[in-house]
Amino acid sequence: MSESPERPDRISAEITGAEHAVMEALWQRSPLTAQEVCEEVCGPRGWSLATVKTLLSRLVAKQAVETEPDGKRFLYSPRIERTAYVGAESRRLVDRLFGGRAAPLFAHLAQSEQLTQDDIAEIEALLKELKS
Amino acid sequence: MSESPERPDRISAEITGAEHAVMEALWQRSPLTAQEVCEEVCGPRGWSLATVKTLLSRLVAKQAVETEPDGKRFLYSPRIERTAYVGAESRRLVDRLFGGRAAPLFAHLAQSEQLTQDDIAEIEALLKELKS
DNA sequence: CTCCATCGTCTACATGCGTAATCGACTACG
DNA sequence: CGTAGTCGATTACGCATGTAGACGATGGAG
Repeated sequence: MSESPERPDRISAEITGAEHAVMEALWQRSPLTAQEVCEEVCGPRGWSLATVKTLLSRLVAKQAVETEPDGKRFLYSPRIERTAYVGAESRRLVDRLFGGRAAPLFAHLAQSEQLTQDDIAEIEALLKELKS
Repeated sequence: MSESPERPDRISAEITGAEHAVMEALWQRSPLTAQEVCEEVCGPRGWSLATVKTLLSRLVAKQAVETEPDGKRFLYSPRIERTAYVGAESRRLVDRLFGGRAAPLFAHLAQSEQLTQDDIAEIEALLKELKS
């Protein structure tokens, strides 16, 4: 993939923990109404619809979510890709804690026994790809 | 007054961004006085000594830092290990963004070109160790 | 013994975040 | 048409965070 002429996937502000839950719902399926987002997240997090509306507003303000009118209400869609968000967050962690090097992160995960056999196999396969 | 001995390897509360900078200074060298911590971090972050004092107090309250009297002042030392902190933070990221699986994180780092040849070699070596 | 430089603590205050009630606009039903 | 329900917007409020000044204790210089 090369650079597109236009990329709306720029994260203008931090997405907080609560907001992230909303983003996950939208990344899973979109566009959604506020009501539908609530159906996804209100239960697990014990939120009210009002809370979801607030979070959606803030995400729109942060340009992380865009709206599309649908009669009297809005349909919400992510404006940044999950991949971009995940990449930025990962990079932040690696920068902050591992001096920007990924290998130490990996070493850490390995040593803290957070890697399953499946993980290891998967990573091996990825390494093979990277080397070719 | 007599407090029971507590486990120093448990993070009781979240360490925030600003606090983290202070922790890094203490992980690098300790014990340090507030003044010395300030010499390490005030410049880069544009803080005043008062700010460092506040952060140290909050870290003490969070039991992330311990004090040792030295005349009229205190010497501050980390009460949690960097390794533990880094592990917890890494786990949080992996849980939040990758469903608790480390392999996808790795795949992401690989795909976003954040892995250097050195990283790859290092990780290969680690994998060999894990498999043996 | 006095005074001053420092020390940690207390207090402060703006902003951000989590959570939510309320309000004014609008639609759909009767 | 009017009324009830629903929508987004506005407002609220307590706690966390980033940043720092003010204050009282105190140890060391003279």
